[in-house]
This record gives sequence, structure tokens and C-alpha cells, in this order.
Amino acid sequence: MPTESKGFVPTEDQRPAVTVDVVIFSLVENDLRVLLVKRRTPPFEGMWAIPGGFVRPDESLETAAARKLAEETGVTSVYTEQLYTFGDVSRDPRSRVITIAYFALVPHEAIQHQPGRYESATSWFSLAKLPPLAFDHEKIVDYALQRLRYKLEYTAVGFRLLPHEFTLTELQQAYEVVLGEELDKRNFRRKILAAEVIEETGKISRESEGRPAKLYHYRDDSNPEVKTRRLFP
Amino acid sequence: MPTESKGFVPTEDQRPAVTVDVVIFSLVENDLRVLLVKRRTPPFEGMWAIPGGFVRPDESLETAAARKLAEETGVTSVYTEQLYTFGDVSRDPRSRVITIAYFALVPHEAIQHQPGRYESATSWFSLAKLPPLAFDHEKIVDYALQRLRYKLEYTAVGFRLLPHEFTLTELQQAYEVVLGEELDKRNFRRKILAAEVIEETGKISRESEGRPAKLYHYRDDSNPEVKTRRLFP
DNA sequence: ACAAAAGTGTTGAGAGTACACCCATGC
DNA sequence: GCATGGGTGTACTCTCAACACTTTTGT
Repeated sequence: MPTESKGFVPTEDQRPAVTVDVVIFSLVENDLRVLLVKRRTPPFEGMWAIPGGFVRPDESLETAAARKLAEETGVTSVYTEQLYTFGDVSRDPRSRVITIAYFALVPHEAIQHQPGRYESATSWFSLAKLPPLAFDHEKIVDYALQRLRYKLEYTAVGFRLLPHEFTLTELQQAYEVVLGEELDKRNFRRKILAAEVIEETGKISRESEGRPAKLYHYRDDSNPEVKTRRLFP
Repeated sequence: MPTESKGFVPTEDQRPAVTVDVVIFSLVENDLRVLLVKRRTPPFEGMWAIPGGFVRPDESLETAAARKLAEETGVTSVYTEQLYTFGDVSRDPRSRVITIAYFALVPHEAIQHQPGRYESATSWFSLAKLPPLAFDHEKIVDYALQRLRYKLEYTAVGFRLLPHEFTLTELQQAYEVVLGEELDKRNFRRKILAAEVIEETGKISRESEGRPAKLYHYRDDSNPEVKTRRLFP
């Protein structure tokens, strides 16, 4: 804390509450969705909201975000990034609440729902058909989507939405769904392989109907955030 | 705030304190510098720190950052952007403090020091020769510098470090100082003009020794954050 | 006329984009 | 053998990078 004997110093009851909210993205049925929870208490009772909660005195912000993610999805080590901090005075009608928003990319197959532990209901919503959201959460989701698209254009983190092993066609479809545009197959493959973040496993997938596809996975020796030129389109 | 009847709810004394810190950049003597204040109270008494203070109950985070900026520099409408939120448990040895860091670009000529109003001393430090900083402020400054460089590579906000009117050579020097590399004069001019964020004023500068230079200023009809391809180098 | 800084075009290399056909398997 | 999706190469365009001389002013 940077301040001195001067200026405004808040009393304990003037301190804002601090929460973390996590925008959790996943691909379900080849569709980009976010996980929402239904509120059971006022304000906004019955409305959908992104998962979040208070930061505990003994945990860092990243830890709080990871804890929230684990509580809602059962998933522990997935791509998570701080998004933005929202602190408008009246964003919560009850009292001053500042929230540090995160976003996470979760492979859908990894998720184990924790039914009814805390929440009355959690559900995945397509970004095209979001319900009305509590607080300023619509703004937060919009911002997260913008950032996700930007991330995918300039880096190679798209595979974080997929299972551990995946085919190039699955990866391309993930990019197409998130970016909302079709990509050329040959150019996509050339670029994603040139980024040197994924490699063949040697195995092949027998999922598809036609010719079997090679399976790829993440190379953990090099980082996916290679921001050189624009990767896509 | 997203939470319900469940889980952890902090009592008032478990709430973290919330501050904003502002990394203020300016060009002084063709050198990129940050404004630091000398702490007069423990902890880190006598050490330098970036300006900051508590968020008041009735002001937004952006307002708090703008207020801090005005208190330290007298400047009101300059380029300001939220940087990152730092919230490690022990970043302040006294108590839990979460800080939302901002960075600002200030034209040096616009600054009026507010001597001794609050601080014992404020001073501009070259980024190459920073003193030891209080708290985790070195990390914050490093991160701000990284972001500033990234911003300048992909957008055309460099002129925010300059007076209202400036020559292309001055602008190029600003980019060179921040990015730490020399740029080609012809390529620089072509690119910065292609971005269509600045235009000729019609006036000429008689500052330089040789041939007089055209003065340019910001076109407020188009936004400087045109992220197309990489602008520089 | 000379010093000092402003201003201005062209060329070659590399990256990006568009585009169509053969391949391996299951049924 | 045919339907289905997997896998591959090339030509054109355009952007990026490298590079040196002329112009305008003050002294």
C-alpha cells in the first residue's frame, strides 16, 4: 500500500468488499458456452450470474479464482487469466463491491459438475443466447469474449478448450466457433504447426467416419503465447 | 457481487483495503521516466514508491486513478489505462491490501508540480536507473513498461507523451526512446501517417537548427487504437 | 557556401491468401 | 466401390524492410 499519513484513509466500514468472478468458457457440442449460476438470494434473485465469491484473507487473487473454478467445475489446472477489475460505485445495489474478473478455458470433457453443493443450479449458455445477467455481468462477459477472440487471433491457446489429445480438424473448428468465421484448412494447418506449440502423439483417432486423423497434443517445452505476427486469420 | 448464502463471507475486519496506484510515464530530456514519491511513514519509510492511495467509497476506480494523477501532476485529461490488479497476501506487511494499478502517459510540458501539498518529495526517475522501490512496486513498474512497449508497437498512442503539437522527428524519437531501438525515418513516417491518427496543423516549428519542420496534432475524429498489423518496427 | 535537420521513393524478400485434388478407412 | 472426412502444394499479392539523396533554413 502506497499511502502515508496524508489524505483519505478509510475506516473498516468504508472498505469495499472484494470478490473474484470467473468467466468460464468451454466448447459444448461445437458451440462456445459460458458457465452461469442461478442466484438464490436477493438482489437479482433467480437471475443468472457468472460464478464468483469473496476473496479470503489468506488467499491471493489467483488462488481465489482457481478455487472458484474448482468449486464450480471440479477442474484444477486450466488456462486462467486476469481479465479486468470492475469497481463502479453502484454495481452492487447493496454495498460497494469491487470485483477482479478472470476468464478460464476449460476442456468440456474434464468437467465434473458439483451438483447442489452450493448453488441451486449451474448451466452452460451459448454466447448467442445469454439470459439477462445480474449486476454488470453482461459487460464482463462481453469483455471476456472480446479478449478471448483477441487471444486466439494472436496466440495459440485454442487447444486449451479441447481434450488433452485432439485432431487438427477439431482444433480448427474450435477456432472457427470462437472467431465466428471460417478458416482455410491448409493455411490453418501450416500456421498452427509453424507456431510449434503442438505436436503429433503418434496415435490416431478412430472417431471420425472417414479417414482416421492424427492426434496432437501440447508440447510443454515451448509456450503458446508466441506473439509474432497475427496468427489468424 | 455474485455470492449467495453460502461459502465464505468476510466480516468487516476481514475485508482487504483497496488502493489504486498509478505508474506515470513522461518524456523528460528525451528519456522515458516515471514519477515516484518518497514515503515519509513506515513501512518502507524513506523509500520511493509509485503514487497511490485508497479508493474512496463514493468514487469509481477510474476516478480514483484520475484524482491521484491530478494530485501529483496537476494534469487532468491524459491517456490512462487500467494495467493489472495486484493482490498477493503479503504485498503490504501491515495488512491485506489489494491495488488496482493504472498507467498514464503525460506530456511533460503539461505538468505542474504540486510541491509539498501531501508528499515530502516527488521526482522523475529514468527507467534505466530506478531506485529500490517499496512493496511490489518494482514488479508493477516492470509490467507497466512492458505494456507501454506493447501498446506502442501495435497502436499509435505515442503522441500522448508529447505536447499538443509536435514534429514527426519528435514523435519518432519518442518511439525510439520507449522501444529502445532505432527506427527508419521513411518507414516510420509512412506508417504513422497511414494510421491516420495525426495530421498537419499547417504551422511549422522553428525550434530546430536546420530546416523548419511541419507541426502535427492528433485528429480527434479517429481513434488511435487501430490494431491492424503491427505498426512498429 | 556550408552546416543542420527535414523531407521524400523504389526495390527485393518474405508472409499471407486463395485455391483443388488425392488418400485412407468403414461399410 | 463408394461415401466420408483427412491430408497436402503452389502461384499470386501485398506488406515489410533496407537504403541515399535533395530541400529548406540560419549563420
